[in-house]
Amino acid sequence: MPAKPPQPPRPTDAELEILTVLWARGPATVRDVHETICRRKPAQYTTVLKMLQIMAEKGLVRRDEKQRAHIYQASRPREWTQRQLAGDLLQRAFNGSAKSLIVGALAARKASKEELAELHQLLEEYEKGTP
Amino acid sequence: MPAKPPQPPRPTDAELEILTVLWARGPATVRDVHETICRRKPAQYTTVLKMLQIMAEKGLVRRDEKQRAHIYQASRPREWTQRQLAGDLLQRAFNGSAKSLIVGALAARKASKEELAELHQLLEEYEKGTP
DNA sequence: TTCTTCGTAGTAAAGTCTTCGTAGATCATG
DNA sequence: CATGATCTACGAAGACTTTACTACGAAGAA
Repeated sequence: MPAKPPQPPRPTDAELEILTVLWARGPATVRDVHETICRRKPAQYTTVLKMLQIMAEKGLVRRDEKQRAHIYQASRPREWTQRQLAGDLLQRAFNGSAKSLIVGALAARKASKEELAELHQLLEEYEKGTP
Repeated sequence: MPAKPPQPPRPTDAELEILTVLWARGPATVRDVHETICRRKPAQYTTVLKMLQIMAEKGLVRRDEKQRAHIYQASRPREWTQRQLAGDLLQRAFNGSAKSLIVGALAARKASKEELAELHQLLEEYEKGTP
């Protein structure tokens, strides 16, 4: 068995779904995660358990075994993983052009007026910070 | 064999690499694609061939068999697929928040001053178009 | 024509991803 | 204690992904 990688690999689809739950709920047991997942789609308890075990091996989650029901939590904060995923897609599909990615994102889901305003402000801060 | 899906599925990593070549080169033979791929990493000719065959089945590329060396081309324009990918990631990892995705993208790869200015302008057009 | 080169197709091996069933340990309760 | 509930670990099936070898036909050269 290889040691846990310091840089956990890109999460797969199912893994990302579980990470989403952990980010929203904070540290949680298998049962907690399972119940949350089940509200959106049918899934067996042991399936979630197995995923969490695999994710622990990969280093995507950390697990506290002090209790009988182990407590899992994402090993990286949401923002960190989101940055990885955005950067990965940027590299693989957008040839590194952040502009293209943003165009794609805005085209995929029309942003509201408020969201656009937020983005506008965000950009201005970036422009100030990058002289 | 199922018919070609009208909505081709999300391309995998290797598929996306090939699509990138086709987008850049336009319609191309297996040999063309193979040579381009080979400049960046070792790969067998028949591996590229097989990928293109699979991608044709999935509907990711179209193939013209009139010549002996078949001609392949992406079945969807780059922008369309990029929009799909951005939307998919937006949904799966960013809870639909375009802002978060953009923050992630900008954090992943610092944009140049020029790029930021372009984005700024782009946003203003969006804001005009979304009253 | 014969031999070599170039092309596609088919097969399959190895790896990963996802799902779930079963077994065994632990805990709570009558 | 006995029984049922709860939890983890293990194993494995099935699908998908990636890679590459082999076979065989078509085109071109000697």
